[in-house]
Amino acid sequence: MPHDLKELGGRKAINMAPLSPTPCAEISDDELVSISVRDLNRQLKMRGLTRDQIVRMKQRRRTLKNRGYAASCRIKRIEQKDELENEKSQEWHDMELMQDENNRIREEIEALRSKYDALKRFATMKSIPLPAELDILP
Amino acid sequence: MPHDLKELGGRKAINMAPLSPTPCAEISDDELVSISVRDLNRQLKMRGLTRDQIVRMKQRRRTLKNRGYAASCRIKRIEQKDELENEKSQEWHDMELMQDENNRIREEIEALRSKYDALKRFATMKSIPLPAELDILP
DNA sequence: GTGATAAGTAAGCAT
DNA sequence: ATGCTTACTTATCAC
Repeated sequence: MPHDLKELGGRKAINMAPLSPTPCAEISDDELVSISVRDLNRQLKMRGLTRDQIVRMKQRRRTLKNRGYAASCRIKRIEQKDELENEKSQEWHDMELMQDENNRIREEIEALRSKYDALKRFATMKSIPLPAELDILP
Repeated sequence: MPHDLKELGGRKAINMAPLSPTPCAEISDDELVSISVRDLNRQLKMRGLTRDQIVRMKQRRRTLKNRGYAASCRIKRIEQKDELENEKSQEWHDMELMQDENNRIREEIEALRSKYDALKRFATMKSIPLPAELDILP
């Protein structure tokens, strides 16, 4: 574990230098990923790129896209994990509330029971016969 | 989403072909990762490898090690996720049990309360004065 | 082609 | 040197 608060491990975004050192002299990574296929093809025709250069350009685009997909995939994973953890602590909290209420009710029933008992003892003392359906209580 | 049960996406373990096509004519990937540094150095001296070959061999070893580390890192992540999910469903189950008990107790208290009520009505009907401390109940 | 994901590679940090 | 974690790359699968 890290002994201070620096973010630990992990490759820094250092290979983020443009995918091609010579971005075909014109198109930046940002442009290349955001441009539409139609516009890209138009641009490629405009400049006179060889078939090979076109193939490589398409591949570069794909790779850049993939870089983004990978990033969102990682973010998604982290979010799902956070979500799980939040749900867990929420349930833990609910559980505690319910436990408290449970105890409260338990005390209430105990108080009621002892009062009922006292009432019955009172009846017995005064020799008052209780109707059978009222003369219960475990 | 996959429309059948094939495992989805993902690179197959297909680049698992030996890291070097010519494993220096002798050492397999499996050997190279498991052997100790001492033994490896011994082996490298034994055969007469150039400094450059040695550096590459060391790098190959590091890469193979990294492959393993990455794998265990993924496994660990999956296990932690499973653990979270299991804890969550366990808590959900416990919650349900507690909810049930809560309802049970609530019914019990209601029964007791109505019985106490009946007892008091009985007393009133018979014109029996109750001691103040027993003449309660909301 | 686009998006997502698993496995693999490399960088950086901690021990 | 070893182990872990992250960003990146690639292969593959679904749509």
